[in-house]
Amino acid sequence: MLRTFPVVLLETMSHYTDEPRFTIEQIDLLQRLRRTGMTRHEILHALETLDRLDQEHSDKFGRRSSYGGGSYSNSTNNVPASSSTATASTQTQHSGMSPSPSNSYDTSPQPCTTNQNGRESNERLSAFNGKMSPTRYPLANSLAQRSYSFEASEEDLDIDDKVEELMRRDSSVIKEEIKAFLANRRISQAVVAQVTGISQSRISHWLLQQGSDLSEQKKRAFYRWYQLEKTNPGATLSMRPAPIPIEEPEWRQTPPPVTATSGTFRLRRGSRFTWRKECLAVMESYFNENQYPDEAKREEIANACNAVIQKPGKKLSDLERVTSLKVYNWFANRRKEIKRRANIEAAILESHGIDVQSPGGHSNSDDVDGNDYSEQVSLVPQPRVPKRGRALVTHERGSLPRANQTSRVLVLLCCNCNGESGRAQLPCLNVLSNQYSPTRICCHTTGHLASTQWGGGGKMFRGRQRSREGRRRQEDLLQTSKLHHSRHTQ
Amino acid sequence: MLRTFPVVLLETMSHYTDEPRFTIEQIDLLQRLRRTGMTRHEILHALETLDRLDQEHSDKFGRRSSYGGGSYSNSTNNVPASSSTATASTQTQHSGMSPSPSNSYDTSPQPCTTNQNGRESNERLSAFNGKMSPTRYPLANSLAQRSYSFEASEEDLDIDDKVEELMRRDSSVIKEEIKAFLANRRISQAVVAQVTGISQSRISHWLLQQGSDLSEQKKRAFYRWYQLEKTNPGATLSMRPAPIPIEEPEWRQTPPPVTATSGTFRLRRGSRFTWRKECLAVMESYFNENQYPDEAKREEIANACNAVIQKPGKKLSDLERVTSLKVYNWFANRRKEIKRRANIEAAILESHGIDVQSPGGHSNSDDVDGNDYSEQVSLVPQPRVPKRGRALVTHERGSLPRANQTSRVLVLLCCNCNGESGRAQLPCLNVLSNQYSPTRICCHTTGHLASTQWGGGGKMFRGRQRSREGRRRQEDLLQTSKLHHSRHTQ
DNA sequence: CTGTTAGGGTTAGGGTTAG
DNA sequence: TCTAACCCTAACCCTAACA
Repeated sequence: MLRTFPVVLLETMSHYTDEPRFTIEQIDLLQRLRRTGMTRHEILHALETLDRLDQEHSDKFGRRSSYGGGSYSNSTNNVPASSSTATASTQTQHSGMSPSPSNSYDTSPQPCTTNQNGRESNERLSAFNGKMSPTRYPLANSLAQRSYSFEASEEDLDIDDKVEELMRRDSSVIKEEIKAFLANRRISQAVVAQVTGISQSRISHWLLQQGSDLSEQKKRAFYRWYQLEKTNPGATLSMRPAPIPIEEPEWRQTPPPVTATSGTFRLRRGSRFTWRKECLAVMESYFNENQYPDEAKREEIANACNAVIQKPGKKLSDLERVTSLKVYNWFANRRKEIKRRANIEAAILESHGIDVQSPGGHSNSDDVDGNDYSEQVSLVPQPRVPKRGRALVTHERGSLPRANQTSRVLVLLCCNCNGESGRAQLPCLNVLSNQYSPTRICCHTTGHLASTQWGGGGKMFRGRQRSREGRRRQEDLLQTSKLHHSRHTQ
Repeated sequence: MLRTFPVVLLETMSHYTDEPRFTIEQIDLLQRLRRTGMTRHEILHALETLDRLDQEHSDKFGRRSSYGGGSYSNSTNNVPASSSTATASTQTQHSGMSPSPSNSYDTSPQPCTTNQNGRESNERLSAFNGKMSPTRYPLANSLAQRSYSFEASEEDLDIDDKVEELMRRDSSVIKEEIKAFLANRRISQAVVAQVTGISQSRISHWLLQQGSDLSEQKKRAFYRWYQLEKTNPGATLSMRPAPIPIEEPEWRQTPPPVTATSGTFRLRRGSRFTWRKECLAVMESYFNENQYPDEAKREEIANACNAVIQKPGKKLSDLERVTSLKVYNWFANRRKEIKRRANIEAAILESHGIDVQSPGGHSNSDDVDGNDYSEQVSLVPQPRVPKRGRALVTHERGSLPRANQTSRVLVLLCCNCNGESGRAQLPCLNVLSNQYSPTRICCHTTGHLASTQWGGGGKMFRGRQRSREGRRRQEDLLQTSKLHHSRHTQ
């Protein structure tokens, strides 16, 4: 069915062939279509009929009206237009499905009530979208297309107008607007990138107001996407990463069955890989040598590990086999771990008035506002790492430690918690002993994951705002945090 | 063969009969023994010879004579001792038997150079010890045994003396010492519990200086274990976690101490929260719906629970109040519980030749080389699910009948361990009565407890793991990081 | 601009501690 | 003994900085 729709388009758009991409509009339409409750079969049938009719009438009316004239599926494509209406009809259907509507943990809408409509349907459709995903915005063709095959519908017109309007406005303002939009709606740049065809990297760069502006074409595409998404929430984002929708409930329900069947294995919810000590030894040595192995090196390491654990007769199973990706993850986690520990330690020392000079300095000053911290934060590359392979030296690229406010916060925590006695610090240490940075700790201790940036409930701050807000937040949460620790049981 | 060893002991320890338990270590050793390729017959023969030699030598060499001196009438089991001494003589015999004597990674002595003396012999004997050391402390029998069959070796004497000395010292100090010891050596209480026969819970309690002191007997057993382990690293714990030995110089070295040494501290003081039936019912229903509620959902659940237990006039105390964090923990623990049970069940079925697909999927790695289990393990994916009807009947709390499951497991382990008698199963039961999943059990039995939280590494069952390599990223609709796919050199 | 990837975050599996 | 609460960490996600 995925293809059926394009077919319609292709008839008139030959150039579309080589790039089976779909525009956001298309996706949007398809989504709504489905939302109406039509089955694939029905849709197909409808399309065929449509197609036929189209040929017959194409000369007469180019309009969709003719489409609609087909009079099949009642609710269907008045599509672009009323997302609200379309959904409304289906809303009821789902509402009853489960006592608790959106429980698929991540799809679940955040407290934020934005776009309530369409939300649910997304869940159901996600699978569908997943397949569709080659949903890139055919930048090059977008312009041509629209002025071309489609008659502008009311909405289309609106969007176009709006896009143009945006184009005329001050982009810096719009950027902020968009940033806020993305943040509120929790739309990742990556998703936008996929949909618009602009690289995430570029988007990020642009939104940050840095460097050159986007090309007109790209900007238009972006704005267009923005408008569409704003007008029709969820239309273009059916493929958000998180949506572990559908079979969610089942899959783990009965531990075993699923696994085999549905290769669908989302997230890390399966069994977990565990490093063998032999491998760890190998990796450790490599790590000492260089904390930032490139792909080739990782591959080498992976092979080394496999060689070690390889048993004569047997072959390593996929699960056992060490891959470069695993190696990559390990190194990344390892670096973080080290850094974390270093920060903790530094924090402790500081809390005792011992000023820790952090070697690697840097400070990417990512705190927007206050720099109260920035200075001290100066980062602490790993005080302890040094002796080993002298790791930091190696980084080729952006090796400098970034946001280090962490350590600062830690101090804060310690101080607040209690402070002085050797013992007293422990609680803090414990709190910090996991990977969570202070921010997270707060989240964790308070609402537990409550504020996870993407998955959880609360909204988070992204990018730069995070630092400021985050900090304040931390303090607040700190209170509860303490509570939690000192007597979570009362 | 499993029985052979016990037999040796039984000869002299009649009262031992009723408690034919085996320590994990024993099991481990036995397993390894088998792995070396020795046949049961060979092993038996070797043991006999050993036994004979032992007797011969014991008379000649006065080392133990002291033992025989009858000065130990008081307490003790020479059991542990025996292993070390006896070995000496037989060393040669076994030396050739297994290619790699003590290298079974966990027995391998850590860098820790403590107790240099006795090291030599230990090293030479390690292999033997490794195998023999059924160093469990037959608590109940300790007294009698000791004065009885084996002659005490020098070491034994030392140990006894030391134990007595410890008994005289301030226990609180010793506790700290032991805590540090455990932390540094990363020996989990669970292991100690297994080896000493004292429950982990009791150990924990005692180490925390809480409540009453240990009974003299237990304390002695504990001290004795402590001494032995200190003197002869690995002697009692062939399953130490991380091989963090050598090159673990800095980073791991230090960090842990901070947290560990200073005492793993958790301010988990106060009375413990207990779920009310009503709440459990509520949660259960939510759980059936979705095992992974997000924060919002958890909050909802928490509220639902509170609503249920809320009493008209009163307000819920902090202790009573259900929070999303509590809900979170419950769900997490619940999932694990289910998985554990599923694994157990699978293990049982397997032990009966019923091929089962690993439920939750165990982790990859397993023990070093052992494949003892792997045999039973099949790689064939198969929706296990032994008719859920049987066990999964919903219970109040743990929907899965615990006892039932457990007892079944016994079968499995017992097959491997030794056997038949009802009593014989106990060890297994113990192992399983924990939250440990079969995986963990394997670790125990194979001797690597390596994956304990301390070390990080970890080995588990290696059995059938479903290959879901591909699934990993396939879900990744966005593929934001081509990182894993593309190969960029440098 | 785009492709990588460092480093901040997070989730959830495996395991442990302690009330 | 049972299990709530917590730790550790593999595998991801995300943004942004580099090349």
